[in-house]
Amino acid sequence: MANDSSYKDKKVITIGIVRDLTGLSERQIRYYEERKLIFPERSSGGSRKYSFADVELLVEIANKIEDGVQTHEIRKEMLRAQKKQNQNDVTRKMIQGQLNAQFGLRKGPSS
Amino acid sequence: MANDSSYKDKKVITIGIVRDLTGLSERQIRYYEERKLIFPERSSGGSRKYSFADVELLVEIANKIEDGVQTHEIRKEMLRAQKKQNQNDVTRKMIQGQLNAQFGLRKGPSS
DNA sequence: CGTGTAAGGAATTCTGACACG
DNA sequence: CGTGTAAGGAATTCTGACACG
Repeated sequence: MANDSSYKDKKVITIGIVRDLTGLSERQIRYYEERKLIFPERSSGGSRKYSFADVELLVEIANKIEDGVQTHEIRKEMLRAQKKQNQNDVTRKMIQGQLNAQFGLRKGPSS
Repeated sequence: MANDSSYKDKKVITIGIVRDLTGLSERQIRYYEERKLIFPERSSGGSRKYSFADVELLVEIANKIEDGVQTHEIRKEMLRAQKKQNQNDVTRKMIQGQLNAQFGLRKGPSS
């Protein structure tokens, strides 16, 4: 396994707690979602659920906005970073595939 | 620093999400608190807030109850484990203190 | 003992909109 | 553009109690 799916990325924090954790207003938090900067999940009843990673991202977003960066710019930055990450993933997988093809490899734990 | 205070122990999960995460009923979750097995924090408005560690503990508690162990027994087990842990901590600190007294030690980062 | 449930109230969250600028 | 706010409604949570066993 790569990284434990662990706690950081589980969406379990409601907006009120995110407010307390970040110091942002609920209005701000919802607005950043509207601008496609953050993507909470929803409970069955419709309440937003955030992860710790989301909480940290929200703080970064708020800092940039304080610095005068517009949400649209922030979004473009994020998309670029995302794209770069995806490309890295693809590259890594491709190289791994080549290695497997050349040398063969165990799939499960060596039994 | 010892261990990052990290995500596992931060009390940020409301009872409804704990219910979804554990499969337990809210009644059960509150009852285990009444029996002193679990200690959520409270939001300013009075809502319970749990950590991931709490969620895992709740599952363990529920398993023991399913096995016929009574809450009072579970509590005693937990207190014993707690006591042992405290003793380990004290011992470790005492030894560390002796080492410091004997050999002296830097307090901050070596500047 | 451990859990379900109905009861009434309070706190939480949601959406769409108006406001300022 | 980013944020505050009042509005009305729905979902969430809380406590104390009765019930079963």
